[in-house]
Amino acid sequence: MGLDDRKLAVLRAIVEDYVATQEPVGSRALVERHQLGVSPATVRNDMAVLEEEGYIRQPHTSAGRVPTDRGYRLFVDRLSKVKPLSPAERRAIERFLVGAVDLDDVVHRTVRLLAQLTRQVAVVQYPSLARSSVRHLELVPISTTRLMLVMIADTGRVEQRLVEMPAPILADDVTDMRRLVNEKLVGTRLSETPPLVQALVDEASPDRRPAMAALSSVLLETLVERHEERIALAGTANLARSGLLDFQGSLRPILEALEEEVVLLKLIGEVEPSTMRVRIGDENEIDNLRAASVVSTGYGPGSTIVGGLGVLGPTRMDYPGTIATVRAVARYVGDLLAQN
Amino acid sequence: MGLDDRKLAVLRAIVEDYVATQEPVGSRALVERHQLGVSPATVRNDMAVLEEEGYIRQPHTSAGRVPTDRGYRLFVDRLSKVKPLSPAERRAIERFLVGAVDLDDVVHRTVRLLAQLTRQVAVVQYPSLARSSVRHLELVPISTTRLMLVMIADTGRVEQRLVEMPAPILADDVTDMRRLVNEKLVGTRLSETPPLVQALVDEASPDRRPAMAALSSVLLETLVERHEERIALAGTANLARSGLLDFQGSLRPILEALEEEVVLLKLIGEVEPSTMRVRIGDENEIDNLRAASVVSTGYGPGSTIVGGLGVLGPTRMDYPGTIATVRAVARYVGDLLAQN
DNA sequence: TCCTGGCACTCGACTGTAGCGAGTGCCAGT
DNA sequence: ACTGGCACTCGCTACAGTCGAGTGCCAGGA
Repeated sequence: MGLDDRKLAVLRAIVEDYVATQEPVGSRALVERHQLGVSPATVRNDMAVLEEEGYIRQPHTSAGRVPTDRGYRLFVDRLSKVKPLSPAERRAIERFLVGAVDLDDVVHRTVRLLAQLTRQVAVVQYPSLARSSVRHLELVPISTTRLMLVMIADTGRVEQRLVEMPAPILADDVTDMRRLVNEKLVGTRLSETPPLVQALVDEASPDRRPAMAALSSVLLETLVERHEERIALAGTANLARSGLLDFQGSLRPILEALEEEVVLLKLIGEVEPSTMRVRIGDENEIDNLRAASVVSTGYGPGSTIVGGLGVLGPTRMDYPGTIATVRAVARYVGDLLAQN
Repeated sequence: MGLDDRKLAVLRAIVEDYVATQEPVGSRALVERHQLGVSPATVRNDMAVLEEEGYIRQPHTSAGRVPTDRGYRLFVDRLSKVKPLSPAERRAIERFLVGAVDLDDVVHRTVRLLAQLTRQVAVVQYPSLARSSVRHLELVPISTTRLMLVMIADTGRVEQRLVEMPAPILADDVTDMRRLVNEKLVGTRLSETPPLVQALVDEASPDRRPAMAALSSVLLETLVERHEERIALAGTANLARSGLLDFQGSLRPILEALEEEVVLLKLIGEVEPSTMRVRIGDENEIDNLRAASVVSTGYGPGSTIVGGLGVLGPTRMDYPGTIATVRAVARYVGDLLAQN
């Protein structure tokens, strides 16, 4: 239970060395590389305690020690200071994000930037519709019985859906419906729209009601209920970088998990007031990712949060550096969104 | 040079066995599993010839034979019949694609379907803008100096771009411009628009010209010139399936290549009149993919082609089955698009 | 009480040797 | 032109031996 300062220092040293070298670290190497001021034998005693407490373990009897998930957890909670970004990194961020013209563009650039800076897999969620409000709704006739509904959100997101009309519809009717939905819905948060949409149907004149009902059901079902979240992913090649030593030999489960949008959303989408979220190995709810760690946070203009972003890598990752990078990128993106 | 029928049969047997077992195949095993009607010794002589001609090779001196890229090439060109799809596969295709509501939806379902059926990496290009024509253009005011341009193509693709206005603009002006661009551009192929767009600017009244110029430059630059192609990808987890025996040990180069949209476009985007394209190992122009094979084809409503789709896998793949699946899926998708 | 040097021990990694077996190339015979 | 036989090659596996990094423990000293 009692972990004195030196034992903590030993744990920190083990984590740092292991992250750097990727090899089990022994007592001799430890005292050589760090100024611990004690002999290897002493370190060994400390290690024995740390192992008993579950912070480190031995791959085999006569090998060095390796941090456990619990060890990493202690490390990030109490032993690491957030590393300030290097000027080069700051410049890279600015260079990358300046010149983005489009929301799509911003998201794409961000995800590639994150992957490149952290050398890991990066995930960026598009601004969540549930957290957006309506800026404009457009109805475009495609044929006599088909409309295209285009929704532009204040976050810059644009979504389009086909709406099948129950009966042929006139240009005037379209104009009218366009005016109505815009009057009622522009400015409202998407999560608050359902009653308003219902009211639109109820108030429509009887001959327009079927058309309005079709429109509203598309609005409700596809935009509000299963609020279509979108996700961008980059850097999967980084998984294969450090050989197969991490991820216990097989990339398959990881790649499988990354193909499921639902999983990705779970990873970075559950945005909480907390600023930064680190899930280490077993702490991940998804089985396939029990050999990986995820660092994620929310982003948005000002202090509001409209979506999540983060990176995924081996449990053996540079937590301080990764956390710093993720935080910095999230801030830059937030600022960028605020400019609109 | 002279490859008589039996030698070809031997090559076919080698390819089939190697694809099935993933192990070098020897002369004894070959006569046992296939009815060749000759002795192992005879087969050995044939193998020696095939090896001399570069169709097969020995991993090491006393191992069985493995097909070379050239051997696979001969196999697909002259030795394989396209395998008819199983009813189960046909059903899977229908089940998967029925119920797609959206172009996005169609593309997503298609790429997942392809990945699942072939158990390889699937790539689907969105209908190319260059091959689309304009169905409708919409201008939506975002602020006094910003418009959003939404273009709907006949293929169902929807693209939006922000347009910065050089000066504040009135609602009437927007209405006017919307009418003008629609009058002139609807129905034209995107590749033919540049002169028409230029004409729009020239013919605009002097006070409207700056605004029209801004609009037209966005149209030309982002939609026509660098005709934004979009790509969907699925099944990367399949790369890690058969261990690391394929792809000579490292997935990294493959994953890297798959992250580059440009590369993906090269893979499946160069649509030719030819119906089906198979590139085997070295035949790939991209270095990172010299250990992989790509099977691709074009798709579109009726006999026109609007985009490409295909799969990527190890050179050791089931070519007849893969080709059949890719072709069938492409046809289904084409039919689906034709219904709009 | 805590730290240290010393020592015996463990065990993985590496090396070298030997036997096995799948597979080949070649050749003489039919 | 095909076949059976035979010597040969060479990767794979098992086994034994050595090396060395690393540990746990203990007795002695601050």
